[in-house]
Amino acid sequence: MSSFDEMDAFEGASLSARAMAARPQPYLDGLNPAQRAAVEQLDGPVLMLAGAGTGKTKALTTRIVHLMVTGRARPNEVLAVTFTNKAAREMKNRVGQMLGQQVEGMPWLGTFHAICVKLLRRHAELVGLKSNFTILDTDDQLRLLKQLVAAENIDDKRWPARMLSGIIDNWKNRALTPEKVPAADAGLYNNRGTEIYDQYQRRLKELNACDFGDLLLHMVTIFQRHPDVLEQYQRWFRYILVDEYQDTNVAQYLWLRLLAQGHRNICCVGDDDQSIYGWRGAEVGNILRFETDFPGAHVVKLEQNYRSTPHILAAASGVIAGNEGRLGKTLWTEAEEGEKVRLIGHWDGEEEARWIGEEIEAMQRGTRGMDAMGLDSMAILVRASHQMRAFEDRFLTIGLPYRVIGGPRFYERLEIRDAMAYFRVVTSPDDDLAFERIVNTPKRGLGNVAQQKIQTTAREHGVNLVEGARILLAHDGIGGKGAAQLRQLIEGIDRWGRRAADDGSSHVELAEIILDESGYTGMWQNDKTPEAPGRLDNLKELVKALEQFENLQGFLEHVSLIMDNESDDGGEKVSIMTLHAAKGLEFPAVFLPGWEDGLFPSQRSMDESGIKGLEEERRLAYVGITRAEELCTISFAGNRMVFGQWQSAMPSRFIDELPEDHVEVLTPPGLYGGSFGAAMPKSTLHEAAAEANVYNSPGWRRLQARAGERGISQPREQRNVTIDMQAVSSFVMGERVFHQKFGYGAIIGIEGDKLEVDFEKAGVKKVVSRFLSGCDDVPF
DNA sequence: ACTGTTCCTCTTTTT
DNA sequence: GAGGAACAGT
Repeated sequence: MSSFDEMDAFEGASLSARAMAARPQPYLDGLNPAQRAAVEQLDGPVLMLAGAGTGKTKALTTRIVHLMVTGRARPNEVLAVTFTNKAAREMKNRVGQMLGQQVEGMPWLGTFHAICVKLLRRHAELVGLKSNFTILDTDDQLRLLKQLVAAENIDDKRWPARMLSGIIDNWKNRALTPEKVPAADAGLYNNRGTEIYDQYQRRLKELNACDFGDLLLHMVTIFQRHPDVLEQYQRWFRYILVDEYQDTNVAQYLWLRLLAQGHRNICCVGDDDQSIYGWRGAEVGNILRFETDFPGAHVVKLEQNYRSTPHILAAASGVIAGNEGRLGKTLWTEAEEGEKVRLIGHWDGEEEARWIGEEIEAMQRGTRGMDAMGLDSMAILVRASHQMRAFEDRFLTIGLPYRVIGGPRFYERLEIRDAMAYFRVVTSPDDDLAFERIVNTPKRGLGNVAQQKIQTTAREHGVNLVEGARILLAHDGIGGKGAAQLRQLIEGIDRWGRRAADDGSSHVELAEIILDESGYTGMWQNDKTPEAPGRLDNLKELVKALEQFENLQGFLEHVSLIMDNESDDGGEKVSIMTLHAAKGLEFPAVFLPGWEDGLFPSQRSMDESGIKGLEEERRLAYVGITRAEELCTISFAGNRMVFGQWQSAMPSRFIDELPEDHVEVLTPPGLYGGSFGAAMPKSTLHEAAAEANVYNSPGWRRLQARAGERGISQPREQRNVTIDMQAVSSFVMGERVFHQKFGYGAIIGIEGDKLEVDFEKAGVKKVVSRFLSGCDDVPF
């Protein structure tokens, strides 16, 4: 029972909590009736349905405080789970503030993943791991799968490892171990999916590693197979709170349900209208089913919105009303009416970016009777990250400061991952993936052949790669200059390992030594490319970050779980991010560009998940609009560069769903009075483009009519589309194909590179073959 | 073994 | 258009 010792170390905290129990409860005063009900209903299952901007975090944190103040639980007996580190941090801070810093901390407040790591370290042996297992990121995961796939002589072209990784993730999200994969899934990945999944899991154990999905999967397995362990935790966690419940997947749901069995003191907070992570396994069903799962549950709806103006709320409500099977909430607010949601159409993505840039500058100065607004108050929320580029390009040219949120993360950078691979090799010698990464970085003359030899030797002796290399060296199995360098590396690893084991020495120094002696720092110093100095800076930053940790291992664990990057380099900046990244945030002014069918709602979403996909997209629209406090501007472009090709599109169907009374249509700039139309050649493609005329959407026409008639011109012709009659099509008659815009269809005619396709929905069209993809292997 | 070239896929979304 | 993988050339 030693695992509970550290829990008892928080005894001191409970004293202060008990002392507070005698005091009145001023923290309840600032709550509205619904919030208060959600806070005070402490026992039994509670579902807090919290619409956007209704003070959910406030209610949640107050509830935690209330639990402690009333003496129901000590801080370390409360399990509070979030999805992001940011949410966890915020909650921790707010609880601390409310309690006046008297509580040391809540060890079990954190993300699903962070909490599961903590638990899994204690019980790792129950799933065949050692407690110092490493956590692989998606990169390592993919490399490992590639190796397995290659070993099976599977054609990676036809059956990409990436696809397999998606399938396995999907299984793990559904808490399916290899033996539990349903027969219906047996056909996946060319009938080999389950088999390779099993191999992959075995290999992970050999590497003493697990991937992200395993953190939860292993804990569910442990709880299911070891009732005694489960019981300990059921008793220990007297109260459970879950944030963003609508985002939980099956594994998380099972994990929670197992822990909540017994006392059933579980409070789930969420909003079915904001469920936007279905693609990574989230089940809206979890929240919709709550009352069935937990009979006698109290359901509290938080509907008073403290964030947005009535126009913005009405627009958002209008859109989300298109979804079926909602739990149903009606947001209301006491705020002033404010501005209507603004809608504007543009020629192309470039112009959209230009207009938004100018608009931002105007708002910064304060125009049209509106107060000047700081750049920090504005955000651009896009559907897909590639949309960001147009804005970055534009803002760079006009010198408008911006910040991309959720962009390339610090810890995903090449040099950081290399450095960390060195640390990993030193702290956990079984980590073959890390070793592979660094054997020949910097160049040590160990190419494919040498590395292959190391692999073979290791496999023959059943040892890890470091040992394999050692054996190989001892038998002079490796020739030339590589041998000396490899020997040097192995000696280095030994030396660093000894030092890491020595508690007396500083791990920060050790990190520097490793990077130095391995020649890694030197490699970048000798590099003349323009990125090199930046990479060296990053390495320095990495070493500095180490100071906050006790040892390398602690650091590595932190890094593998920290997926959000906070690079607060100060200064007023416009934020650019995806709609997904925007969830939970709010801004006085929000721009929502790219509302075009196919982009938003995303074609892929709809193809893969049909009506469910469309509904998730609609929730995404809802999330987007509700991020705005005062001003929300939606826009779309008739033409957009995608894949380096011009494509035209219709305005998003969501635009048609905006309630007219709450929308103001702005005059698009650059309506060139049809001057482009005159010069356009007649062709099939042109006709297709005209058909897709941006201004043909019913919603657009309606809104346009209200705003008064204006000259409307035609979109530019599609450019750069060449038809190569010489090219031989790789398609065959009758083959089932997929087209970005027309969907699925069958080939009924071939003329060189030009194909005649009978589309299921769009009818017979002539299409250039590179716009088509084969689809005899539909993934799901 | 390493470097430079071409060619191919790719675009959702991320803990 | 860009980044990665496969390939060919040194």
